[in-house]
Amino acid sequence: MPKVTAEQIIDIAESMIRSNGYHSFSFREIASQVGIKSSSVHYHFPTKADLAVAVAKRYSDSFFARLDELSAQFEEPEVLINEYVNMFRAALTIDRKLCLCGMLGAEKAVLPPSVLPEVKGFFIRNLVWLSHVAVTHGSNLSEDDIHQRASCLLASLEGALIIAQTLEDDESFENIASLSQQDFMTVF
Amino acid sequence: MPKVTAEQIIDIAESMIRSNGYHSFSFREIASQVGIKSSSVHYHFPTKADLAVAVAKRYSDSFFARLDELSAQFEEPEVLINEYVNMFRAALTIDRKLCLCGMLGAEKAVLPPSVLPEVKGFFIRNLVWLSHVAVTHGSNLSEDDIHQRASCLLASLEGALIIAQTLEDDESFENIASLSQQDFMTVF
DNA sequence: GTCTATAATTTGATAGAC
DNA sequence: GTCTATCAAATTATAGAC
Repeated sequence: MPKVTAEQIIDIAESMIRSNGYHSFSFREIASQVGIKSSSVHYHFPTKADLAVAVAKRYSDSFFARLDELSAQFEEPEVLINEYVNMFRAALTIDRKLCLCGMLGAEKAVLPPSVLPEVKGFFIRNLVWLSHVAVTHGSNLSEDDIHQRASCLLASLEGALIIAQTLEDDESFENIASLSQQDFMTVF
Repeated sequence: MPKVTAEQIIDIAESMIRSNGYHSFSFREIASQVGIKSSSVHYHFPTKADLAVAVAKRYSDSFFARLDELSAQFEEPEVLINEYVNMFRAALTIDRKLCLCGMLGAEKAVLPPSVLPEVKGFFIRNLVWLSHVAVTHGSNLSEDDIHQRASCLLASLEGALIIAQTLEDDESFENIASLSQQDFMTVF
């Protein structure tokens, strides 16, 4: 069963935003990759903002569906956090792209207003998930301390993707990720 | 003595890149803010890539000139690292913008080739400066361990700027920065 | 150094046929 | 749902006058 057109459009838009940013993706380029015309892309997503929102929604949903899977599958916090870091690692080593929301967050000032809540929501849900792992696995720290460590891990991973991509050196990511992961585990 | 035109152009271009990214800054917008025409901007910087390189060069030079000042002025590593973090803090709380190279690094895929070495150089010189502070102030760790901690601090700060900007919450930056700073100080 | 004028291209978006 | 055709605007960049 082939992917429906709307799905293909989101696929390509996500890839373009994560590589090049919101301004680089054009309806014509997407259309050409799907094998249709740009007016047909507008049929599925009337405006560029609509498409970006759809991309961000699907990205977030898929990301947190995977995290929920992990929560259900694994007990040990060490494994959970390791798998969490793996999701950012995959962005670099498999997709060779940034986190969608890392890119969009950087471009906040030139984002259509409707896209911003999706990006904010992604970051907040990351912090909520990390905090939840800490709390439900017996952290003795205060909620504020846990939240601080969660923020630090998320920021390190977002920054690590940018630095590793810029330096064209995957080892940079590994250095940052392993130390940040270690630091986060001090919540326990 | 009023600023020469070329300097004003770089001022405005830097501000635009740090807020909106490489693709948002147009020669016409810059010209309008300087009070000249876009063709006059091309007189000073033939291409957009030329201008971006000039912006990155000046940004880096000014950044590391300030770091060298700090190295000459202060002895205590605690003060030095605190001042280092302050430079990123200032980007958020004073400029209300990202680090120039954080933004350009995210946009790596769509950057003119001539700009990339400047962005790479910025990150590398950050790591060199941090490592140098650690080594000259008696860290017992291996070069690799020091480099790892330096990378982690830089990534956290770059990520913190993006997250704090996105969430519109300066406190997020403070949380991340203070913990990352603490972690880096374990080199000593 | 700055201007007017303009070229060549790309962009997001719409109207209307099929 | 997809197409052709088109629009209005914006973009980087250049030629040539002053």
